Amino acid sequence: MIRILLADDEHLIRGAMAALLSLEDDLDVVAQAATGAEALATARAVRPDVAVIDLQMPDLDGVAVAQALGAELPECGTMIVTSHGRPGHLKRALAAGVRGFLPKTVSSDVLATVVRTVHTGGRYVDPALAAEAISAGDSPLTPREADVLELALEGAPVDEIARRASLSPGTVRNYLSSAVGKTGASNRHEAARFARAKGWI
Amino acid sequence: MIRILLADDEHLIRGAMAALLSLEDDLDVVAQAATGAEALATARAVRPDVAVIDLQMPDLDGVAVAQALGAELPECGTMIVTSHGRPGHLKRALAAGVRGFLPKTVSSDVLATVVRTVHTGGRYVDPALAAEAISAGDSPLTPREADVLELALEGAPVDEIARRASLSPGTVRNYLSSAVGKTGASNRHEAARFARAKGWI
DNA sequence: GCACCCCCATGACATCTGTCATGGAGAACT
DNA sequence: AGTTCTCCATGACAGATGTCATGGGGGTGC
Repeated sequence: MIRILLADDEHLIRGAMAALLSLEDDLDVVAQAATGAEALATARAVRPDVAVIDLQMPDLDGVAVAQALGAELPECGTMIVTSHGRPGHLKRALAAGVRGFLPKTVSSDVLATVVRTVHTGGRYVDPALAAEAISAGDSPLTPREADVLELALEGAPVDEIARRASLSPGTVRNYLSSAVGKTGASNRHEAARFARAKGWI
Repeated sequence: MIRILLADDEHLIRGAMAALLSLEDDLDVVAQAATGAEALATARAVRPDVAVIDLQMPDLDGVAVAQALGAELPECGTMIVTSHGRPGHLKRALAAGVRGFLPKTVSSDVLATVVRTVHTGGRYVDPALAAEAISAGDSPLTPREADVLELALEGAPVDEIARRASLSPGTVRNYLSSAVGKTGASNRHEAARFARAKGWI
């Protein structure tokens, strides 16, 4: 019997997934959590075999939870399910030791199968998401460029970005300019959106 | 027996919701759809009593489907479930004749209850979302300002917005400036983000 | 009719941004 | 030791943007 921890902030979905997984004879949902912190605390208490974690949650996101889980409970396989699969998430997740990565568009059969795969030490990444991640390529941005672009995402003016990044406004403009060139965008906002879509920031 | 049409692009969630709803004796999920267009086509064929529709779907969004459904099948109650409830959506949905509006964070009990409420002609809006919508207030933007701001959302330069809106660049800048003033933002990108958060665009 | 709004436009001005040239400090590699 | 890269910074300039004044056309309400 595979003991599963389910973490998702959407009650409806979490309950529903639990119902589906429990239909399988060899799967048992032993705990549920609605936030990242709750998921961690619960995992420490029940020590599940597999943790199925939603990517976006109120406090810690799925990747952060996976990271902590990998350090504390190495015997627990971690997999992530998500609604909006952006390429960068997949990369970060794999780096955090996640062994399964699925969009919520898959059927419950696939979900159950992947739970089993992860439990036996295997890996599974949704083919479509993998293809996207590959086509997105590696980030051409330097770390600072990425930092600055991330701050630019919210539409802040240069001066504020400079303050927040502890840089001079001139330097910020240089990085932004460079990032705009690398992304082929026509201004920093477009560049920021592009980089976000690619998962670079 | 209440006959339900379920539309959601996420297989996992749709299947799971179907499973949950089917546990209720008086509810019967008679059809499912993965896109807005499919939902409409299916609704025409099976004529359900209640349509439970996800807000964000690949083609038509939930509100568009609800609108069409209200016109074609007035006897069919429409309700919307959503992951990210932005205030504007709720307003648009109610205007489109939707009688139930829920976040996916509710429990399955509530979902079932609301399905019954909608079926008997009642209305139900999640209290938290309603409060948000009220606190967001009405849009202070004129229709054109909203149009222009929406185009600005993607970070396009003024000239492109002008082309897309068939306005002169000067006029676009005036609207943008006015919108920036009304939102209290320090530039149009911030204004656009703000307006989007409030559901004004 | 008149006041009041929204729509659309133009011109002028100050400021903000994007781009480029330049340069120094420090790390990594040959 | 030299090359090359990133990181940080400054200055200068063109072009984009934000702001304001101004004005005509059209609709609504009193």
